[in-house]
Amino acid sequence: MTPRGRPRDPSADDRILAIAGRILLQKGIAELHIDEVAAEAGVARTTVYRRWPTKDHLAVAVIADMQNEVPIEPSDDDPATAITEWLNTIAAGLNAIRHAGTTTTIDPRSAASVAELAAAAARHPDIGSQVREQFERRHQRAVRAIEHAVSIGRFPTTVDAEVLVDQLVGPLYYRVLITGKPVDPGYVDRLVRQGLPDAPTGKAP
Amino acid sequence: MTPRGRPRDPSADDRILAIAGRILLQKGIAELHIDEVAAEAGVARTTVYRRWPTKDHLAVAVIADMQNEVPIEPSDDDPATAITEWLNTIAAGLNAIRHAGTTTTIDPRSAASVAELAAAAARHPDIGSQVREQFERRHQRAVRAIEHAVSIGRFPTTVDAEVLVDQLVGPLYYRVLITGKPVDPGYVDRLVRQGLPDAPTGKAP
Amino acid sequence: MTPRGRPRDPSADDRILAIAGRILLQKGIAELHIDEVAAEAGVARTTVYRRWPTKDHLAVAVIADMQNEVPIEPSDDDPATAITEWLNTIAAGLNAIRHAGTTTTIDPRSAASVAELAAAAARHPDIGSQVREQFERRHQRAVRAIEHAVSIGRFPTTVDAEVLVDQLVGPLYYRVLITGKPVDPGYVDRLVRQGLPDAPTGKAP
Amino acid sequence: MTPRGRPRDPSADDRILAIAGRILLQKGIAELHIDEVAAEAGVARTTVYRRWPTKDHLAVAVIADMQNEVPIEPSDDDPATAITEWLNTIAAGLNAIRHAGTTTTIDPRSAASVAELAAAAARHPDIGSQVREQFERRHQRAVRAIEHAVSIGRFPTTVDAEVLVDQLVGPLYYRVLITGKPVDPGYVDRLVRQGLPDAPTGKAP
DNA sequence: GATTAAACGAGACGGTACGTCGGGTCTTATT
DNA sequence: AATAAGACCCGACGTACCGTCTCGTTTAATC
Repeated sequence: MTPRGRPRDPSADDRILAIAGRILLQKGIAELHIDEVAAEAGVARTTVYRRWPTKDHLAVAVIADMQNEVPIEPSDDDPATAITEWLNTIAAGLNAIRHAGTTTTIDPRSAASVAELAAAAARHPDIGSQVREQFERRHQRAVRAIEHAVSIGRFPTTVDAEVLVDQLVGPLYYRVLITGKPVDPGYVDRLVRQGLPDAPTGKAP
Repeated sequence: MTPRGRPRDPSADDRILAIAGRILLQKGIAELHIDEVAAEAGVARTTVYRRWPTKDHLAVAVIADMQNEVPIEPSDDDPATAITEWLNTIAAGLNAIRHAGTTTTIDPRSAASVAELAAAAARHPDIGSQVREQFERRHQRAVRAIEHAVSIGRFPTTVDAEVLVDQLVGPLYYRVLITGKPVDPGYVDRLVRQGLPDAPTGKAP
Repeated sequence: MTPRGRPRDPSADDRILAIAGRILLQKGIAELHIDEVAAEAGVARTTVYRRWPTKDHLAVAVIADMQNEVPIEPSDDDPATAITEWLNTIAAGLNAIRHAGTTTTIDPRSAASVAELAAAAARHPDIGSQVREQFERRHQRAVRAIEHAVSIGRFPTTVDAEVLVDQLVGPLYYRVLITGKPVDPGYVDRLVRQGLPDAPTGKAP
Repeated sequence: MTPRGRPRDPSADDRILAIAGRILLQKGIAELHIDEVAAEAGVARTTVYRRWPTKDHLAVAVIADMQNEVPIEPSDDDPATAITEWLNTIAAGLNAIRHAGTTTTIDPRSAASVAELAAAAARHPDIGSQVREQFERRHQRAVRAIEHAVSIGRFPTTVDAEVLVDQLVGPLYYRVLITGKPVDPGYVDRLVRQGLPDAPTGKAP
């Protein structure tokens, strides 16, 4: 079926997301106003609403758009290195949100962004499932990578991959959302060092 | 100096907190309206505002009121048992929030409550520090308990207590806030089994 | 020069006018939406706009289409009879509008249609003059008929024909638009009986 | 019952009505925007909506406020004089509306104001009945005055007072709303001269 | 017992964003 | 060149909720 009618302006999507992203990062969801976004994107308010029915939907789209698809694949290389890199990317994403403001110190607005995203997800069922799906995909990729590492003998077979991923990623969010403590490469190192199990010993005779 | 004038009605505080608590748990902060709270508490709106200057302040007071002070103390008993119990209490708290609604299934509003609390904390510096302080106290108690266990030889001295606590508690919040997966005793067991290090191997003959 | 390209669908005009007429009578101009008209007429919105540049223009076209050209001609017959008939036709037109709805009782939407037509006429100069021209033609025909009746001695020469017509027609609109009272044959009779002057007396020797 | 809570600012009503009146007269209901009224009245938009739930309600209130209560009382003086004066006041009211703009010539916006008032009345049943009630009162006063004149022998007993009033007032509205012709003292004179019946002749035996 | 000062109930108020609605224009492919 | 479809711009609407304000009305503690 051929599309009928005037086609949507694809550049509008980009402009809206870009503007909304900037505002969201700088000022949080509370200060993200559709009027402002539309105006700065050079677009009518209705054009925004045609694409995202709600401010929350827009915000989530922005965040999703921002979430760099963190790649982690089953590999025969050293798993610790890959995992560290992976975690650092996630942390960087959280810090991007967090440090988007002007201050370099711990920016409370960081929490706001992530937390309000979660809140928005909670308010709208459709958003919730979308967001959870996205995180689930990421989660499963990590799980598979770890299981592969187990299968090639880099981790003991007793590893609970699912929980392990939670214990690596969870603390990042916990710090950002709840305790407000920093999440930096040094912390990631501590996470990995303590979280990852040692390689199975018994390979000697 | 003795106070003059009509004294505050202490029962008002209780009623307001109770109503606000119920609403907050059932519907999240977004649906928590001062008007509604006041009306249901049989109180004028001013009476609410006189006590808590802001909706956010009220919400935080409610949450703080709800936070069961989870006790964990340095002890010579088996640390794994104590920690499991402690985690289960926290999880129960999160689930209390989560299951406050009518449905027994995973209630997305759980995220709303916790996340929006975090968001509120981010909006108001004073709330933020108060909340963080509270969590910090809890955190530090757990850290001390673990360090004690190390000192009496139940855990290896290489343990990074701070990170360990993050890896035990963080996944709970991560699941509730981000992935929406269940947080139950079974999960806590897996957390503990994998998170806690083995006791130092008997170096005696 | 022969027109090129696809010719206009003449049936579209009819369908649009019909639908628009029905809606206009039933719900007034405020509820007359181009989208709805187009949809019900099985036509694209552009097709409507190509024919009538404005909702008001369409509405006026509809009304004009509806306005039964009320005939009244100079005649040597009894003028009272002719005038009564003429007024009843006008009244019937107003009542057609008025009773277009479902209820038989006095329908306030009647006023809406006529009044909003007047309002539309006021908004668009071109519509205004068109509408006024139409009414002026009708008015003048009546005036000439009355003047003829005077000239053949059916009415005294003192009659102010212009004002007389106003006093016969005006009350109809006044009732429909302002006071909302009924306009029926009985009322028309009263209008005529009181409004028309007696024949000149001097026929005696 | 004593009024409770903060009392309404009565001056707000006045200011709002004044501003709205000015705008309504100058630009018609279509250009009457609540935002503008509120801003110019130095009042929040909500304050306007608290008093009049709709733009239409406000407009009607304005018109009603403007409708100088035209006094006409049963009297033993010459009824023609009283009626002429009465009609001139009404005409002046219509002309006030009509000539509120800058031009002195026939201002099509006049029709707009009155017509749209009628339209608004038609859209909202509550407004409709209110408006009709007001006009009914005026109408009845005139009817009673005329009946009194009949009773003291100034008019023949055959007069249909109700219709007579319609034939005096109706043309004014008819001209303003439909034909757009002028309504001035000269026209009122013609109306009266032709509309009013002569005094009963035969009082001699 | 009168006074006084603060809490209280009620509700108006200023402010701000929201999401909706409808009008009229523009763009694309189709007939 | 008309048509169907639908995106687009624009601007007003009425709603909702926040937090403040201003009344008149209690309610103790103090004089």
